Amino acid sequence: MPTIKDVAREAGVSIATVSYVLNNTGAVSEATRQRVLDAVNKLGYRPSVIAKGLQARESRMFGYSWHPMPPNQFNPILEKFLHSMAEAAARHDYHVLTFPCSDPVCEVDVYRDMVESGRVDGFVLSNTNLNDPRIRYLLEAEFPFVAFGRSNPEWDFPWVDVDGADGVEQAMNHLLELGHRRIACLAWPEESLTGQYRLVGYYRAMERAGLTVEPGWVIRTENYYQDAYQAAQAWLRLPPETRPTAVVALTDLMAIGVMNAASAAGLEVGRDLAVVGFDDAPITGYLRPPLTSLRQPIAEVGELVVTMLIDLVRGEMPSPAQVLLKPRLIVRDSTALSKPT
Amino acid sequence: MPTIKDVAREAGVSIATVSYVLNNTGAVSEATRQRVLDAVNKLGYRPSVIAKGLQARESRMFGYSWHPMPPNQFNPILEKFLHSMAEAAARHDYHVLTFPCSDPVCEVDVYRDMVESGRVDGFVLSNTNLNDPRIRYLLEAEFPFVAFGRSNPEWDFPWVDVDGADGVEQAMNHLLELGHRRIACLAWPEESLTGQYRLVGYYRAMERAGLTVEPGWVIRTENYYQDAYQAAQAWLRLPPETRPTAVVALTDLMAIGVMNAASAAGLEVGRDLAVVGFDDAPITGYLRPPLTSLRQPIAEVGELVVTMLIDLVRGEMPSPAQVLLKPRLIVRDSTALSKPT
DNA sequence: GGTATAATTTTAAACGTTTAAGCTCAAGGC
DNA sequence: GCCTTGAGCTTAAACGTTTAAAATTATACC
Repeated sequence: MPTIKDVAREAGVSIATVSYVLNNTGAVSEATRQRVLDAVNKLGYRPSVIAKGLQARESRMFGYSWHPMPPNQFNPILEKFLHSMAEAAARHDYHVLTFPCSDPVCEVDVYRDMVESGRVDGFVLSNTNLNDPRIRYLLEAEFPFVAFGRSNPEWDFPWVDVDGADGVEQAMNHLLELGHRRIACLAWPEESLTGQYRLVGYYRAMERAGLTVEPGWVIRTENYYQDAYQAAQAWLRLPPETRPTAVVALTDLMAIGVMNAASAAGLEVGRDLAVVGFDDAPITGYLRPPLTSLRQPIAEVGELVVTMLIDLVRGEMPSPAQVLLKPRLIVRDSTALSKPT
Repeated sequence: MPTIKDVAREAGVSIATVSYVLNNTGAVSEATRQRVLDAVNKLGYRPSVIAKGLQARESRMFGYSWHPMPPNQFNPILEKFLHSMAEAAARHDYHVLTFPCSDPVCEVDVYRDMVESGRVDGFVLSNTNLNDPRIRYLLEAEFPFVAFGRSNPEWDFPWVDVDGADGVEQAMNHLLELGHRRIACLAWPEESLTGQYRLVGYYRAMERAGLTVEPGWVIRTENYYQDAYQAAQAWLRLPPETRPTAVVALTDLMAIGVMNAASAAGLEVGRDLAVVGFDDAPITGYLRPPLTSLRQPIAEVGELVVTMLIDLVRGEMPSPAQVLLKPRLIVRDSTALSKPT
């Protein structure tokens, strides 16, 4: 691998001149400039990003970590998110470092390691929650990061999030327009901030429609198929006058559990029971019936998060520092054909 | 951020001594050693990986790139693969850099960039094919890489692959044991090496069972739902004596297309038509009926690929340099209940 | 006590960049 | 002709490590 010294020798100039030419800094005569450029081409020289990094005290890398899904669960956003981040980063000569984080106990230690060893210049966080220890640490360390997701309101940090409340409200309005009045919601445990936001949309829509939420309509479970399946069974056991005709589930996986439970109970999903999911996983369109779901603008989130982070490492607060994007309801047969009674 | 100089000053020694202590190289008295360690702790010092990298002429990063899936297709392996790679890498103080590669035309340029700028010490390739330009370039540049997947037989390079032929053969044997005799295969275009390997398993099993492959039983399509759907329709139009009672599809997505087409035609998948997929995507267990599929040992592949790459960057050829792992057939109701007639 | 040897520590160069500061020289003004 | 100016270029230090080689100190042996 040729170094800047080789280029300098080849062009008959000092290494400083080569550097000035390559960075378009400093005054260099056109003749010298050409000689340097020719030498660069002849030798196929590329500056070492490591050496540049040492000099500039930066790594030009952003760290991103995620919790692996339990078996039999899919991560509907990872691929798109990673790809859009990597693309946006590459446009500014940054790269994305993916690091593992299996054990939540030592999670912060892993982040600290990255920070203190200078591995990365910033982080992208996802799957944030209230009192997120990573955010607490990074804020305290004053280390640049942007989160996909919100956290404690009293913490001031840059984030991008998808408006779950608005999304669920869109789904609810769609169901209400179809004539549904008894609508259930399959939610997440109270600890989940994202789950809380989404649930807000449910309550808001019900209230606006002047409907009361009957006991049992909101069931909170973990994001497991089996839990969703059982929740649906519980709804189907309700007396006809309070039995839901539609369900909004906070994930596609949970929606699938509901669909399968309903089918197994002899109902025709889409006609007898409307179901809405969340995430619009690639699979949703191929389910029977195809599942209405809320699509998050993941590519946009990835792009935004990275451009904001680039602002941040340059020392400027991104503006706006908090961005709330709207999901889009993709209507399919799991709701479109429903006829509530 | 404290540097080695700060530690040296704090401990009252030279920076060389600090380095010797930290790397357990060179002879240092126990007393000095303790003083250095105390200083390290007191200051919270962590060596800069960039500076180390410059000195050692290495980045301790491995590059990995993948082609994003078209919309409505899922990548069943990315998450696990990335995670197992990152874990294995981290155990040896390496990290995984994910970089984007949207445009296949300039794909090699992106790899070359990474190589020449010293961004990475090696690559993990996936989705390899015959005459893969990346492999051609990396071999010529003598740059370390390990592939998940095979390529031209005359190219000698380290790879790990999942034995698709064996996998399909497992599926076929399972179907044959159930009594199926008219078995179709939904394959990939001829250009796909992986597709070819998998198809070999089909022909091998048919031959071993003494069955002739009727015209029309093997259909090659791209990995699209719609193509699979239409292929299934074509099979169902065949006269009863050659109409397949079972289908092996080369991906879960294609299997889903077949299942849905069969259902739409009034058949009960699992009873009237057995279907097998490939990849065992997380969704398979939740389909109706749950889909029998071939599970690739992705975590093992990721781990292996990285440990082999680490051997390689150390200058040793990994041994063995080519590893063929067997997939595992996960039997579910899409075949288990079939009663061929 | 002096010397050879071993143990410990330091010095200094190197890795490949950037960049502040200094040097050289031609041009222009007086 | 001398001084100033500025363009063009070089020198050298710095970034934070590692490590060969030199220097120092301690130990052992006679």
